[in-house]
Parts: sequence; structure tokens; C-alpha cells
Amino acid sequence: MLSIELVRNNPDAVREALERRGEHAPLDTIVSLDAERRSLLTELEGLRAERNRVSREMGRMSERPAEMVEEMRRTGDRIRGLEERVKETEAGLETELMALPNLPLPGVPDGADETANTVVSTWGTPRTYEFTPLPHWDLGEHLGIIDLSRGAKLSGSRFFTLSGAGARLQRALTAWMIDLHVQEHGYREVYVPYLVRRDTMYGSGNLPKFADNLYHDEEDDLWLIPTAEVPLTGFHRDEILEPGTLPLYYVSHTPSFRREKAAAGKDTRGIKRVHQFDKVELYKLVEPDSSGQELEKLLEDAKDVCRRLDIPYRVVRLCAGDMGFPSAESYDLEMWAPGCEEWLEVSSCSNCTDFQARRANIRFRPQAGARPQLVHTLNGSGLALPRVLIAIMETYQQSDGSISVPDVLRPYMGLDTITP
RNA sequence: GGAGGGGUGGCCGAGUGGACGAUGGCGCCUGUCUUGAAAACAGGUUUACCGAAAGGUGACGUGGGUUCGAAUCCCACCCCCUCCGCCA
Repeated sequence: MLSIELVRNNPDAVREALERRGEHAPLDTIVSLDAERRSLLTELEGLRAERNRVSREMGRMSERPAEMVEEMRRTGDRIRGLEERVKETEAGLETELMALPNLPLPGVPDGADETANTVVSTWGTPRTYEFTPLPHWDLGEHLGIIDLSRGAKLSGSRFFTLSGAGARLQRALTAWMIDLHVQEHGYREVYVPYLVRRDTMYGSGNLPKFADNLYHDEEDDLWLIPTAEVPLTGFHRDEILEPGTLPLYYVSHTPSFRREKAAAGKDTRGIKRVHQFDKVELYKLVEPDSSGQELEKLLEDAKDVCRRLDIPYRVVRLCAGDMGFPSAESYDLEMWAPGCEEWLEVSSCSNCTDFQARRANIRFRPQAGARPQLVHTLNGSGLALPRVLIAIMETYQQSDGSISVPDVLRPYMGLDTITP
């Protein structure tokens, strides 16, 4: 959520920033709702002050004059009427504000969609093969480690099962990535619920706008998380972090559930885009001054995973129009998959500035006794599993159809080669 | 799911219709004393909103209601604890 003070005081700057994202926001409505709210509040609070004063006076009297009681009853009615109007105005204002995405930071390039994104760096050289590298769906089938049709049998299209060395590879990767982030990058591992309340989804920015992309249990009003970012944003909701607590680095491994309504028909082969996938998520709560630098570090931590796996990757800087709703600045990390011959997005690292912190009410106290301020939050995958699985399988495939296990994973896998 | 108990400031805990944002204790901060520290003593110590300021308003789990006036009474919901049932 954007700060109402910012919208009130700099509507033109906000409008301009939102335009860069292709958002044509009803800022005039917001500004006038805000003005209305404040004028109603002034009136309401005046009446309440009057009522408090008279009530106190009456408490001291032995006899309460009937006309005084009568007048206060009328004041009470006016107060109730005003409270009703304030509530309506605030609800309207909140609805409008909740619908606005975060503002892109000044350095974020212009552009309407992904065609305006820029590749900022590339690492590694794609290998050359003496044979035509197969896509993972073929490799997975030959090796008997990915079974798409059984996934479909159980749950429908875009679900998959892994078995044998495939399941083991995913588990090895997960454990290795978590260990790397905990032991070398300073993150604290957390285990979180995969079903969350409505409020938690509002905090991260997934509700109310993106309900279509979420699975929802009607009976208990619980929502399946589309990323660990959701529960991690809720982790410190309504807290004031004491001086010396920040920065906080968390890593969490969870499944992610996505309805992929908007992507109907896209990427239907293999396990690139599925309704349920596992992910190791990196999450940070930091002081506002450091969030730019922390984003660079977060991105480094994600890149480190690619480098240690020895898989070529590139870093893409997202333009203003292609960023996620809560993000102010984002980089995507893409791994090269030689079988399907494409760059696979395995991580998206974002600085959400105070956008989620304001929604989730996460603050910190800079020094003892100082006023609480909103933290900045950042998130990024480190990394998304099925796509890394794809990249590993396709990159490390051998002419006989087997897959050589990357060195770093061998201790976790207990074998060097995946064969049928 | 059933029965019972409970949710008050950073923590503990008092308060059952009127001067209570809330006694007291602990913790923390500042000062006095001390070579320094501890102890003792004194003062301070929630948060949001409206307002240029003075000041005002709200918040005692949440939302409604009763009342001139609600932490306190009523209703609904949420959460926690204990026991029973079920269960990995």
C-alpha cells in the first residue's frame, strides 16, 4: 500500500510513477476521499470531545438535568451518524489504495512489458553437445523420474509426480540450497504454514487484487500460499522490532500453489509452469536506507546457487511495466536450459520497500525511545525447484541418456549418475 | 467436535458503569550518589489518527449493541490454555 500522505502531498509525482507501470489510477478520487475523511474526522472528534466533557461533568452531579441528558442523546445520535460516514469513507479510501501497486524506484528502466527488460549480466558459457540435447520431459520419461500423466491422473493438467532419483534430486537440491543460505549467506531457516488467513494475503499484496490466481478453501476461509513470501511477510505482522534486530534474513522451503489462470495455454509441456511447485525462498526485513544494497546482496545469494551448480545464467533487470504488484525494483535470474532451448526464470528478486510493511504493519525502532518506522522487505527465490531441476537435467545430460549429478549435490544424492 | 477457564501497556498483574491510557511490580532509559559498578533514591518509559500549533480523538482480543457516559453490562466472532473425543 502506498502512503496516503505521499498521495495527498505529491499526487502528480505518484501519478507519473504509476503511469510508468501502465497504471491509470483514480488519484483524484483518492485525494478527495482523503479530504472528506479528514473533514468528517475533525467534526466527529469535536463532537466526541464535547460529549466527553459533558459526561464527565454529569458524573460529578448528584442530579442530572433531563434537558442535558436529552441534548447529549442527540449529540450521541450525530456522533453515530458521523461514525458511519467516516467508516464508509475510510473503507472506500482503503479499497482504492489497496488496488495501487508499488511505485518503481527512480533507477528502474521505462517500458510497458517484458520486451523492455534488459539483460544486465550473463555468467557461464552454454555447453556444446555432440548430440541433440533432449528437453526434460523426454529425459524424465526415459529415466522414469518425471511422470506427467500420473500427475494429471491425480490432480489434472499442470500437476506432476517425481519418483526415484527425480524425487531424490529435488530433495537433495532443497536441502543443499537451504544449507548454503543458512551456512554461508547468513539466513535463518523457518518453517511456515502453507494455508494462511485472508489478512495474511492482504499483507503481502496478493489480495484483494489477485484472488483469481489463488486456491481457496471456502469452508474455513484459508488460502493456499502462492509463495513463502506470503507467510514470511506475515511473520512479523503488527510488530515493532527493537533496535539492533534488523536486518533479518529468512529462508523457507515451501510448496507454492498457483492457479495460473492468466497463463492459460502457455508453457503446457513439462514441469516449467505447474499448479504446485516447491521453492526455497529468501526473505529480508531491513532498514530503509539499506534496502537498495540488500537487494544486490540477495541477488548475489541467488546467483551463487547457479554458479555452484555450474549452470549458465543471466540477470534481467525488469522494466517498470513488468514488475510484480508489490515491487519497487526487481531482477529476474534465468538459467539456460539447453533441451527446451530457453532461459528459465528461476528467481525474481525484489525490493518491496515499505509497500508490504505498510499493509502488514511491520515497523522497527531505530534507537531506544525513537518513533517506530516501517521496515523495508525484500524477497527472492533461492531458487524455484522444478525449473532448476529442468536446468540440471538438460545441462547435465549425457549421450547415453543418463544424467551426471552436479558435484555439489553428490553428497546429498548419494549417487553420481542418474540412469534408467 | 464436546466441557470448562482465559485474552488489559515490553513482561507480570490490579481494575466489574463516571476524573482510567488505565494502581502496583519487573524490565528499560536518564539523573543523583560512586574512582567505576551494584544498591538506594528521583524522574521518565504504549501506539495510531486529526491539527500549523495549542490541543483533541481512538485503541484494554475483534466487531456490533445498551447508556448522557463502557476496560467494566449484553450479543457474535477470533485466539490461547486445561480436560474429553479423534488423529500423524
